[in-house]
Amino acid sequence: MWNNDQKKAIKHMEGPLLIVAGAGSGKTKVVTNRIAHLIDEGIPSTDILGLTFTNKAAKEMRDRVEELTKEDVFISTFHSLGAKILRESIYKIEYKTNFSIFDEEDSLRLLKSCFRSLKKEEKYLKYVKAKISQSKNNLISYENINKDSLISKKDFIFLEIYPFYQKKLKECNAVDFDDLLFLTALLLEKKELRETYQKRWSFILIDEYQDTNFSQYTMAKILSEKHKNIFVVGDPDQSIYSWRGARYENILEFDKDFKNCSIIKLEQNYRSSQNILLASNSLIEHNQNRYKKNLFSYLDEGEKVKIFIAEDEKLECDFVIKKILEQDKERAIFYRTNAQSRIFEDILIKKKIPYIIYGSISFYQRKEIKDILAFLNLIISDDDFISFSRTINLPKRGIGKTTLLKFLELKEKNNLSLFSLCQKILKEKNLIKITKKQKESFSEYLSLIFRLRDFYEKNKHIDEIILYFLKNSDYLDYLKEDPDTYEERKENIDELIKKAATFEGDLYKFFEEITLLTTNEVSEKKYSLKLMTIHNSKGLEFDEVFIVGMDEGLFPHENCKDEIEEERRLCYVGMTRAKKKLYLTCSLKRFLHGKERIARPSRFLKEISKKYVENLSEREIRNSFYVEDRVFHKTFGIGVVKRVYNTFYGDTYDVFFEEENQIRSLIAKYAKLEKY
DNA sequence: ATATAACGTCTTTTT
DNA sequence: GACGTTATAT
Ligand SMILES: Nc1ncnc2c1ncn2[C@@H]1O[C@H](COP(=O)(O)OP(=O)(O)OP(=O)(O)O)[C@@H](O)[C@H]1O
Repeated sequence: MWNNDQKKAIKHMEGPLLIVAGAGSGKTKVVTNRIAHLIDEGIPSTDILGLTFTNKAAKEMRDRVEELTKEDVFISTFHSLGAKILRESIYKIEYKTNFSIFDEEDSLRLLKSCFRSLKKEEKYLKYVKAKISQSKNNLISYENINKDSLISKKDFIFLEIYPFYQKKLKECNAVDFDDLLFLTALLLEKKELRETYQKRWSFILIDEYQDTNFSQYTMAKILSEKHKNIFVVGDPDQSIYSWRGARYENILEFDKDFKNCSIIKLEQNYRSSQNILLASNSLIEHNQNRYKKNLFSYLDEGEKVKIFIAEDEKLECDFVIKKILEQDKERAIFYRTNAQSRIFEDILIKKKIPYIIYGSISFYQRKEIKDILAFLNLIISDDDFISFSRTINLPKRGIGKTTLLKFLELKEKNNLSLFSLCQKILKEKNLIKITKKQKESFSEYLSLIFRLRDFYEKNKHIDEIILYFLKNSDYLDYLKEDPDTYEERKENIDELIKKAATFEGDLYKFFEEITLLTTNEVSEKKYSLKLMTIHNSKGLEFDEVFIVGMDEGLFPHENCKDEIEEERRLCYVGMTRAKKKLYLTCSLKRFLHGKERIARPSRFLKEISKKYVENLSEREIRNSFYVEDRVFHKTFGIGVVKRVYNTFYGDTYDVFFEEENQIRSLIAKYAKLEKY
């Protein structure tokens, strides 16, 4: 059943191998089976390292390998691998090995407090955050920044904040997501460690290689430098993470890094019907910057790709739901942005159709969960300002921004740990200006933390610590203040307790797992309908796929105008997930910033070759104006489109201008008409 | 100095 | 339509 190229890849033993292959050609399947083959050939499973980009992909591969071989192979994300290496060796760069991992929210809070401490304008927060992340992804530490190119005001702020932020992270005994790669790569550059880890895994396999960024690339390169048994698979057309530093060039330059590598191409698609595959190919061919591929399928022709142009969002949604109700199948709805899931959720709940959402806010990012974890974190950490500032005012104790800032300044001056300072404040009088009430509740808070610590000394069962916390604090009462959400939050807390009760490992491990695990497999039951962003759909496949919200401006997204090819790749990824049926929908009106606005079909709909498409709506697939659209022209004023037709010059409109009371013919390319 | 209510603002995508 | 910021009351 394998084709020859697949066979060659699976049987490959030593030396570097690159597989470049299109969607649905069996890349992931080949990686999995090659691992099984290595084990069959007598390679110890502990010598093998498999790397993926999402926890879900890692778990899936682990499960499939276990099915095939009954062995437990270390398959993880780059980030989890980083966490593992850092736990063992981070002390070499003066961190403690029991560090905690800050998620996106925590690091943003910390960065914000850095801005406040250094009195910087917070409007640059986002810029600096991106800049720090970018630097770490490119393995540039704050000592090594090339200052010459940084001349703007926001860059000066970045220059000041980056080292400060890094120092504060260390003070909190924490690393952020980017550090998991950045610090790991730095560690691996140290000779003695490098040699240790190079011996640890003698066969390395990487899936979705087109999405490696520089730090991941460096990790992979160093780890396999000695034995050169590196096996990577990827598809440049599916590179969709350039915004977080991914370079698909890594795949094209693989043969430079690993001389004499073997290269295998897989060109047969085993997933999609002819129509779906050819439609997808016809779209991706619009990318200029790309190597041509010859991807084919022997599967049935199947149905044409269905395009539906709805008059408004509600009708778009109704269309999808109606199709879903027709029969029970393995289905998914994809969208460009998380916010788009809302309308669908509303209807699905109303119609009692079971569904599951991937991504967006994961279980562990919910407020109530993070609050409790922050309290627990204070048991084992003495200087985590983020957990402290998160919990100090829960429930409200009248300690806000200003007091916290003063607190921080005092801490800086006295060079004390957080809790030493707390005790000092309670003992000595006029250290800090606080009211009697504030002081009382502050003391209450501290005593809660110390009681938790005492309890932890005697009892390390995480579920029991949480129960003890709930019993001894007013946290639940605080949640009851919002009765609408209380029930749900309480249920989530119960879920957390359940998780804690069955968890094997200490509190540190518990935190690590929870921070790195963004998806909660808790609810992974047999839901046939799945909702997710297209980014989240990578690597998956479904019988029927709906890609919704295909409006110009939403997909391709307004903010990605200069990354149009990546948007197109994203669309390609989404389309190629479908096995049997593919629906692409858009709406002519869309709610944006609280107002309903006119929207137009995405250019991608137009770019797909008509041969493979069936339009289910009355409307033509056009991403310009329709008859009766109101438009604005800067000389002629406001008008109404009366006729749309094609001339030698392309799309042409007859527009009736109110002011002049006459019709003018305008050529789309030249007349700069705007929607009005 | 904090808590709350009203106001204005701008939305990508993830580990 | 969520979010953060600012004005106002406490
Ligand atoms: N030789 C084969 N015979 C039959 N089915 C196959 C064969 N190879 C792969 N497949 C099937 O094709 C589908 C796609 O495989 P897989 O997910 O591994 O592809 P992929 O290249 O990783 O896809 P993508 O890059 O689009 O995520 C799977 O359902 C797989 O079982």
